[in-house]
Amino acid sequence: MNAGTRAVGRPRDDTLDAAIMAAALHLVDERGYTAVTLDAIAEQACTSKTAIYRRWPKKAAIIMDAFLAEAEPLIQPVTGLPFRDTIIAQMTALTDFLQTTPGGRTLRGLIAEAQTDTALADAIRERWLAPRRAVAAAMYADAHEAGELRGDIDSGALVDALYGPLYFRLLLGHAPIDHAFIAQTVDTVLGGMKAH
Amino acid sequence: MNAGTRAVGRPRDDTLDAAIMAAALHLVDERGYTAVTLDAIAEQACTSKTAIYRRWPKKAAIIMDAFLAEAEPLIQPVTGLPFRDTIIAQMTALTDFLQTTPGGRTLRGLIAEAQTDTALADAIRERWLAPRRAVAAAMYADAHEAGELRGDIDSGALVDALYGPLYFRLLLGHAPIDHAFIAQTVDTVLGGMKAH
Amino acid sequence: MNAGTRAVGRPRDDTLDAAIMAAALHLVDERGYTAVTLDAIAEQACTSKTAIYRRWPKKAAIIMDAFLAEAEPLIQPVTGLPFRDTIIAQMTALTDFLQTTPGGRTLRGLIAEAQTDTALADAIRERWLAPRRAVAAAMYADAHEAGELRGDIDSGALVDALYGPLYFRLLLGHAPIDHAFIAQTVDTVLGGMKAH
Amino acid sequence: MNAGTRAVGRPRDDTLDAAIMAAALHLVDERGYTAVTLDAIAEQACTSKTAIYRRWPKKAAIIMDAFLAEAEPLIQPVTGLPFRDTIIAQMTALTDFLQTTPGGRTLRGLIAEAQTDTALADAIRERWLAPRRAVAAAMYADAHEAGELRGDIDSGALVDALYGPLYFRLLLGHAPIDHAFIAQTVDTVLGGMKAH
DNA sequence: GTGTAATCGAGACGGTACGTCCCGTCTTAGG
DNA sequence: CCTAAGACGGGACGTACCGTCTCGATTACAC
Repeated sequence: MNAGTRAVGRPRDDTLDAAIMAAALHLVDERGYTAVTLDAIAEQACTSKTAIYRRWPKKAAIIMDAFLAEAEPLIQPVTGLPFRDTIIAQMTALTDFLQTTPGGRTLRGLIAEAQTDTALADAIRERWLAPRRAVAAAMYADAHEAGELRGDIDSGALVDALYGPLYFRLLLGHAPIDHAFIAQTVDTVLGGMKAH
Repeated sequence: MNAGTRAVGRPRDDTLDAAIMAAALHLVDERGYTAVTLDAIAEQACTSKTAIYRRWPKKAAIIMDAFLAEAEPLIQPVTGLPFRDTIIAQMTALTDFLQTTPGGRTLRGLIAEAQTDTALADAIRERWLAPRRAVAAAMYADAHEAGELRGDIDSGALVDALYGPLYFRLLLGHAPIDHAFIAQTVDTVLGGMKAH
Repeated sequence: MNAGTRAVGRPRDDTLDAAIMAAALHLVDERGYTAVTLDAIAEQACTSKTAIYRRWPKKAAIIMDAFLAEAEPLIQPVTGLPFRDTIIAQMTALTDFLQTTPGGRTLRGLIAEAQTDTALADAIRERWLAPRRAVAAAMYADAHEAGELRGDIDSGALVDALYGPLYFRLLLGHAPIDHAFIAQTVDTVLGGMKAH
Repeated sequence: MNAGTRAVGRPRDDTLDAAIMAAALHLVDERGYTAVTLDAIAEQACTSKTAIYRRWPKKAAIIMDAFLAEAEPLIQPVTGLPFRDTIIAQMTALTDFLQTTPGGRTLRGLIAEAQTDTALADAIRERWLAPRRAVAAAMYADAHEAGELRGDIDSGALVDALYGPLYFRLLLGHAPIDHAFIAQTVDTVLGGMKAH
């Protein structure tokens, strides 16, 4: 019906997309990113490599989509709270997602792959990081406008000061990401930023 | 002579160790971590896979050693300056190393590999992170003792608040790591930490 | 259609079988059995090791099949002649084949390999020797029935008395296999076997 | 002391020659020719590869010498009997040696190797076959001179007619080499050769 | 109904890197 | 000079995945 959309031939089985992404996430969680093979995903999803490659050009693309499909419902920007409480809520929600679902291991695998796959790196930045950074920057702008915080700080650097430590511990694993860590990070960063 | 060291048989050619590590670093810089093959390293180093596998069990181990051999001379903890200046000097030196030598691409590759190689992850934490974190934590303790900073902050969280954003940008590449970024990160973190 | 034959998936490229076997024979003739590598066969046949290993488990199996495919058309049991003339014709045909085609060097390589590969030894006995020995034994039985020869000789020993010297010279190379040798061998063996 | 013989330095350990050959034979019997490695021989003989390569240029040479050292004491040409009895005694002694000692498997391995090693093939012909063929040919000449057999047969072809079937069964293994087989082979070959 | 055409599962394809094994040589310390 | 130990360069092995391809069967819409 849509202009430019072919409607002849056997229609694509839309349930397969979800099945493939679910299989991919499950296998990443079970074996780790690099150990997941396309054959295994096809088998797990009860489909074929043909069907997968018709939808995505490579492994990284499948898993990127699968990750976002699982992660995105998480985004429900908290509103109406002071900046500190809002940012702690956001960081806590992210941490919970990464630690209690296959999402954490998946994101780690994607970031790893992105070190040698610039297209994937672009995708992660544009589809995952940028939206979250924009939300956080907007929250900071609101807080400043409300007279809550000083406004002379580059918002990108501020957001990275908040989230950078979290990703650092996620990827290096040298220390736990718990509530105390989140609270202390936020308080340290915001400590000198009170207006006046 | 050395206790526990056998001296029978043809001794290892120690120059080969260096040649192999140099070849590995060169190739990582040239092609990226995952595109480096053991055969290519052997050829570049004018040696054989046999000789490489006799020394290291896998690619990650070679490159870990090669990275540390190149990076470690960098560690010359600055002394005698106020905490802020010292930490900025350290972070700047690290950034220069990562951006002007093969070290940056190498470390990114190692951290990527560590996402699915726990032995490598341990090695990175113990041999690369831990020493630098210990130095920074000691510097913080000195600064507190000198009455320069408040002391009620967990030093681990503080160090991660300083270095986390740097690694975040190194691995995600969403924004540059320049002097302004370093200075702003340090100032943001230390903003509320002045003693009294 | 064929009972027990699955027809799902991309079908095997039957021309590859022939191309691989031809490449194998050509290389055995060119370099000798042990110097032939799977990589070389794959390259010569413009295919991949994968495709070869899908068809045969090891080098010996490829070359056994290739040898038989080339040698078998040779079997056209002569009929209607006296035993002596028939057996000389057969032995001459075999000798010509072994000396004027890659077949000779190939068979020598196969028999060599069979000394440490019992599966190949079985294959040579069952697929190459047994049929030829059966034909020769049948010819002997006919000759005896026709009153041409005595029948008190074990046919296996008789056949080996005829062919054994030929294989001996093929494998040890201590003397030529020419028409005089064949004729003399046959006459020596049959000398005392005339009926009455 | 001997002119032209250097006597400086540590003297060669002559017992090693025998130990190495014994180890080689034992391993050939245990694992088969191709599965024997030089490292294994060195270990079995409680010596080193260096010592082995100082004595022999390659694996085949070691095993050739080892085989001859074990086999040669066997040669004690029977005398004083009629040709038929003598040749049966010789063939029986050879068969016993090949079937009850590591010699059989060793000779099979050597002949196999000789298919792609012309130097070894020469060695087998000159050091193993030729002496035995010369003895048999001499015996045949004696028998003819004694009026026992006709003399119009090429002695090389005759010897191969006798031994060829034996080697054929040794290398192909399609039928046993027992006394009946030997007797029948000899009788078939000699059947038409009685003088007059 | 009957084409027409895209999708499906299955699996073969060429290619590349892996990590292991053995060869025959070389290099040391020590006898 | 010889021995034991073991490192050396080289080369083939057989395996595993990649991303592509080819096939018969299936499933819809358009005529």
